[in-house]
Amino acid sequence: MEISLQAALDLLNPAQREAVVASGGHLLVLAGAGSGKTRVIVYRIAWLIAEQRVPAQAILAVTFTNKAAGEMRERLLDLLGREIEGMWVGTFHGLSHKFLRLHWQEASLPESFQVIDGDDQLQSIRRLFKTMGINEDRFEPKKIQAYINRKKDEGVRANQLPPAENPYEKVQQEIYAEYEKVCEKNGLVDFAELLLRCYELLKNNTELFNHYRARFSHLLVDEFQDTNGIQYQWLSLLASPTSSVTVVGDDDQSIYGWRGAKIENIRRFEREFKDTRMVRLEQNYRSTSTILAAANALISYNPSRFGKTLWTDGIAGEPISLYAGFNEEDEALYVVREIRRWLDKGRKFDEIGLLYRSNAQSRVLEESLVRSGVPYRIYGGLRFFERAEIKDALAYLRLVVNLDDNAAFERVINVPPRGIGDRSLEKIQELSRECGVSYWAAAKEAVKRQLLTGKIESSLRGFIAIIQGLCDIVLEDSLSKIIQAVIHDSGLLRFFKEQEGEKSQNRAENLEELINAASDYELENPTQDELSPITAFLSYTSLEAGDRKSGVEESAVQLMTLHSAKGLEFPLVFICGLEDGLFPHHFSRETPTALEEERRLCYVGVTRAREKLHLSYAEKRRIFGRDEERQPSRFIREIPENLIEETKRKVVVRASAFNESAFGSQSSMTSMAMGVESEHGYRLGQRVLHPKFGEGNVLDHEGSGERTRIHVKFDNYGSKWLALAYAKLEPV
DNA sequence: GTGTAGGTGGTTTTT
DNA sequence: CCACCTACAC
Repeated sequence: MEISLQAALDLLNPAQREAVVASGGHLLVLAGAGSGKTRVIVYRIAWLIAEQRVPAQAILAVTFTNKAAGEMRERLLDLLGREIEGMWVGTFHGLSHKFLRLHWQEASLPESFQVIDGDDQLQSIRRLFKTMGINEDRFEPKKIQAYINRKKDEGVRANQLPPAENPYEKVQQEIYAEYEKVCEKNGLVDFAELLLRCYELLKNNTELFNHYRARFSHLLVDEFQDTNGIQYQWLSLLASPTSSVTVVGDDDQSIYGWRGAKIENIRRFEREFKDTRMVRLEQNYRSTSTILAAANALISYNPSRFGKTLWTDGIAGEPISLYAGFNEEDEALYVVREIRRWLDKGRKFDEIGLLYRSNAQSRVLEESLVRSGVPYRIYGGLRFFERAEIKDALAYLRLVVNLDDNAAFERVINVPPRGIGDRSLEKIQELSRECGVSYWAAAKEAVKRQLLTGKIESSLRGFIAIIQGLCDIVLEDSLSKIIQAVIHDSGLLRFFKEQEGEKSQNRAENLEELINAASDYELENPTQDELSPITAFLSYTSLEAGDRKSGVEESAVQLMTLHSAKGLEFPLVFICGLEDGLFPHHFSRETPTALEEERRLCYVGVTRAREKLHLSYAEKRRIFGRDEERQPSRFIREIPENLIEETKRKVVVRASAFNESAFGSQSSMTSMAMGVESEHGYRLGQRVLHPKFGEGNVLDHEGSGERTRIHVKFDNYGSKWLALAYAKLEPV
């Protein structure tokens, strides 16, 4: 295995090799986009283990996402040919979680503490508002949530805050303090708390502090430009005077400042970790020199950079295309036309990335893709474990393992609807406050005291019976069996199955999928000692929300925001909506630092492209229902003109992509999108002729029989809804 | 207690 | 414009 590692090292460029084999002291790797950053970090770990004889358990490697951690583990396995046992690999949150599970007593947490995600956190803040009698109009729960997380990310507890300067701040602080109490009481740990708690534990517990500092002689952090305050402190604390810290990052790709990432951490590292060697990875292996020149020019408008200049010995390739759409639909049609041209060259759908600044932009693009039969996959929206129905099922599970979990109780007491509404819940809550017991205990008490009317009481009895029944099987059954019981006995599955509509059917399917997720989890994580499998699974669902992309594994164009494109690459990339106010976003226009971050975001987008880059904007765009004139983004002007080739728009705006022949055999969606001929004889995308409005394309239809109306986009008259019975339309 | 009409507001997202 | 949430009628 060392032979293959040596062979692999020989293929690296000098800078990469220097970074991989640097020894003694700390290492800061400034790795430009596409410069082989991940490879370097993986090889470095392999080199430490295989060549330097560093024991695996002395290594701690931090990544930013679970996916990245998984990839790292996999690549190490490939390289070393064996599992790297004892090595800690994961996200800051994942590692902190592991740490707290191992040392829950020292951290003064209950053994079965629960990890809550942002959604749960917001809910508990909402609940807090109610109990504290705070008006949601004056204090938005979301703002308070952001405030609490910001403070925790800075490492500041409620009792460490400076005295409030105004009444608003005072209330904020009070809520923070109260929130801490509630979490403490219920054994809940939010994401920021994982880090803070872990940090405090290390800081205050000398024994653990000494142990872990001695253990981890090598610490490595990827995506270092995205670390926040507490993460930096966490790292500093864990690094002993004799350990070696490697951080890898790119200041030019820091795009998460708005959620607390501190780009300054790079400079701070250089300053505070003495004896740091800096290595720059500037050779790019991804993009054509044209694309790279554009990226370099763009990012050079940002002052105060570390100053890397990416270069490549690759070919110039094609110029960057720029298209000024008449409106956003025209822009979308341009995208479709260019996708088609790409396909005509024998290329594939999955080589294409379609990027935009905000999710709202995806709709128009999607519509255009559907109509022309382009298969696509969209990243964004809720992930599996974040879906409401899944969270409902998991809340049942939470309640079953911990009957005192009031949040879980509140979530499921009337889901599916069983006639126990706000009024009855309030009664239970009141009783709970009076007796100083959990909602669950109060509910049982309410039945005993006959506080509720007959119908509601029997519903409540039913609910209690369900939960108790589930409690009984928890001890003897496997995780997936328990989940199965949960979704059946709770009535959730039946509820969705009985409801009409695709949405509900989908939810029912998701619930069934949850059983699979649980049994997969069981297979991959054979009984972790001590920790109950249910608690472990619940933590897993919070920490790793599951995949974002929808399941179908067909070659498809990938649509996503620029943020989610980070770390990916595509032979062909479109960046849409390059308009002033959209990208850069108008919220970011005011402050220079925000604008710089937007520019970095654009830089990220540009550097995703390997072969060909398309930039586009619309001269008119519907913003909140209003047609507005748009100006091209300044980022377009910041790219040298000689790299750009502007595509001229046709004089008449035509929805012409529709009629062109299908996308060849690659597209199985084509028939679905284009071939469906409705009862009235017109199909989507078909050319039609109107005596007054001239020619156009069918966009949509609704109704049937005499009431059929079809939506036609005319070449010269815009788009109109026409009643088929009256309009004298002819197919062309 | 539950469904639907009006009002509101509307970046980026991982853990 | 559209999705989400809150306020009222059944």
